[in-house]
Amino acid sequence: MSKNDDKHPSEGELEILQILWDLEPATVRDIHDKLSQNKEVGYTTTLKQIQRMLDKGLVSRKAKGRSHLYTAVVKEAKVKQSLLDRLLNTAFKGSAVELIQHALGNAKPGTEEIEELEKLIQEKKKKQQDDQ
Amino acid sequence: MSKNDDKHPSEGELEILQILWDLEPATVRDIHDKLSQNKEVGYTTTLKQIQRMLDKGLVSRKAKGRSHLYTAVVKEAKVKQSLLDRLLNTAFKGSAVELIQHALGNAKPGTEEIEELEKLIQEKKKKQQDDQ
DNA sequence: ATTTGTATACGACAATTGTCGTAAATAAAA
DNA sequence: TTTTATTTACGACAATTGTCGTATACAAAT
Repeated sequence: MSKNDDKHPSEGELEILQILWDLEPATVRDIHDKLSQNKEVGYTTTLKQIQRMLDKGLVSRKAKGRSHLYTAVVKEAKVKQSLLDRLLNTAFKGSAVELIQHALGNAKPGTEEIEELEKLIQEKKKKQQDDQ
Repeated sequence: MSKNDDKHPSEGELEILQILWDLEPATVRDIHDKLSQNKEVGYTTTLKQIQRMLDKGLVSRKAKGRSHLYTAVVKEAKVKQSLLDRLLNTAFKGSAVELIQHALGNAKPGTEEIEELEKLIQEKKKKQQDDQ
């Protein structure tokens, strides 16, 4: 029933979504300023990108004086999950464990993070046993 | 010194690389047959895709009778790592742990897999402690 | 030798994406 | 009120990608 075969946001769109999830509701100016901290890009480029995202329904907006306030329509968790799933399937043949091994390969988690991971694994273990 | 800011393979290229890593060296026919198991696509489409990958240096080939045998130039681990890194940075702000939580969220690892993960975490823990 | 089947090479096209430039509207400042 | 700055709306363009169709070449079968 739920159509989750929506297309994935492009790289550039994702950058903007990232920012929106943090700042929303935000003006194009807000977004562009934030974006400019990381890379050089013209204001109209950002604007155009956002307008296209509006067309696609990735974001919505409401007027605010002479400008607009934008809000992400697509939800952060959903998008992340979907990107992750795609990577999982295209690159790791669906093996979450393999993906995790790679992800952990380079990472240097701190003590708390390691504890979180341990907790996570324990939960999985439990669930797995209950499933038997 | 090492230029790893090569562009990422596209979705379609990745599918082909996936197959190559399994079958190489393989002919276009081989690749196309495998590809066709998952989605409907014309032979010349696959051919063209592979030719473009040849141009870009993603694959190499050598003649084999009237046809060619293709081999992936880019290495599986490198590509996966690089895709993972991108996802990590664009979507998870570099937090491997957050990514893993998401990855594990849906997954239902079996007993052995869980054990593997536990082992992995233990290693990380150890390394982390040594680092102190 | 003629026909038939494969492979390759090319060219074309539409959609998407990232990138701007320009024009028009309007608010703010002078 | 004239100028200046800020926003938005559009349109344009090149590169990339996925998709084929056609043309050529050549080996295999008839």
